[in-house]
Amino acid sequence: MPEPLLGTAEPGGVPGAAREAVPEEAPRRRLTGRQAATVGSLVEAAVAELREHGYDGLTVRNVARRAGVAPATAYTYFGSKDHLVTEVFWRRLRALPDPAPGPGDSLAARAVAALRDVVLLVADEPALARACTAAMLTSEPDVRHLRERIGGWIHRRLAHALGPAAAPGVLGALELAYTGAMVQAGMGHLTYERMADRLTEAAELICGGTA
Amino acid sequence: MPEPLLGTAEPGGVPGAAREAVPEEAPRRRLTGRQAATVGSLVEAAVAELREHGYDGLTVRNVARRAGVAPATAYTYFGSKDHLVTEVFWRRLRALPDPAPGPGDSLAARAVAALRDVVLLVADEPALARACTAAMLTSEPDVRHLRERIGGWIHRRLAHALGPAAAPGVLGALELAYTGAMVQAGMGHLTYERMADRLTEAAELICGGTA
DNA sequence: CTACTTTCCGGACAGGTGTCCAGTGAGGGA
DNA sequence: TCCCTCACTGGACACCTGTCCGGAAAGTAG
Repeated sequence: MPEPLLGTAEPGGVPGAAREAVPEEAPRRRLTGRQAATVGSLVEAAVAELREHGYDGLTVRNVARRAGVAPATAYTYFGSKDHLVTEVFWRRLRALPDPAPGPGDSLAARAVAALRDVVLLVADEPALARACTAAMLTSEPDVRHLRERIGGWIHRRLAHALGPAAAPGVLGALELAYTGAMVQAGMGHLTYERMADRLTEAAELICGGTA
Repeated sequence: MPEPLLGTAEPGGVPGAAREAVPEEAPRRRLTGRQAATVGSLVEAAVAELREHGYDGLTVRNVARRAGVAPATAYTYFGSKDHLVTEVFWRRLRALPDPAPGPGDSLAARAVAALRDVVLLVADEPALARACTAAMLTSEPDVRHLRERIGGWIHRRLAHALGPAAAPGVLGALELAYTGAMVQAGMGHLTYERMADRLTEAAELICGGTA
């Protein structure tokens, strides 16, 4: 895997520095306009393909064809099929607004506000949601890296919602419940809506004693 | 997929009833002695292969070779690689003893007793554990079916441990936390031991208000 | 307009997956 | 004893994955 160049663009990507003697941890240069357009069309095509054929039916080659791009080009930016669909999820996450402030809310209410949107983010597109869940659980390094970003993002979102006063165990417990909810929903036992309710209930139990 | 004959033998498989108009849901006849030996050796070989090469390095053909069996034979019993390694986990689960009674214990203590063993079941073989986690999250019908069995098994174990008096939401929340713990541990953020501690903490929070 | 770099193409490649099927051989029943 | 069933064989198949590489094409100078 020759370091898929997709650093999920973010300020701070060293432009020309940090060369040499560091085979791993790629330079992660930013994407030029054309490159960004290419990965954008790849992501869009992946979403379309996912809607039509689901995760198992998705093929990197088909996504590339749909995006009007050669397969090898797709593999330039995404190290694997799973990396591609994880990126779909990650982009949706980042588009999510911050949880409503609600300063007077209880701890549980704040936790719910932070988590519920995330679960419902893809609720109306189960095929897409299940695909993302499946892809995110892979062991490829690219996916792993993105997953850690996502995990960190959620951790910060939750921590920020709870405020500094919350007991540390509460945060961990909520993250456990959140992960469980996403995975169980991805497996189709319950709809995402019902799972969001269940997660809400769990959050209230977890925060209950600490009010 | 021509119905892998592995019904994970269990009494109660309707013998001749419920026929017709149901192409799915195979007859699920039991395995003969020789068949059982074959699948047994396949499972053993899978474990060995998993220990040596991990999930990604495991090949159905290699497992078959190791078990002294033709690849096609392996596919007769297991519809996929993931089905095979999920079966590994399922067999270990079933070998687990019932949680210690402890009649005077708190709700949280009983929940922990029921869940902790399950998390620690494969704790000393991380490669194996991660493989099982990865395999179980697949969408193949065979895996799905086995997964539902496993989910039901855990549900009953938990429900039995908590007793009939426990609030229904508590059970759901614990299941969420358990799933989250297994998945997160499978991803290697924390060791299984530490994750078991975290799950314990979550269980106490969840049961705390309901004591 | 030319030279050079970066991006992308297209196609071949080595593996793995799951499927299929004609055929072999050992065990059980008549 | 013969035969027949059924588990298993072995190898070919279609398809997908991720990798590699020579060369076309698009941009950016000079």
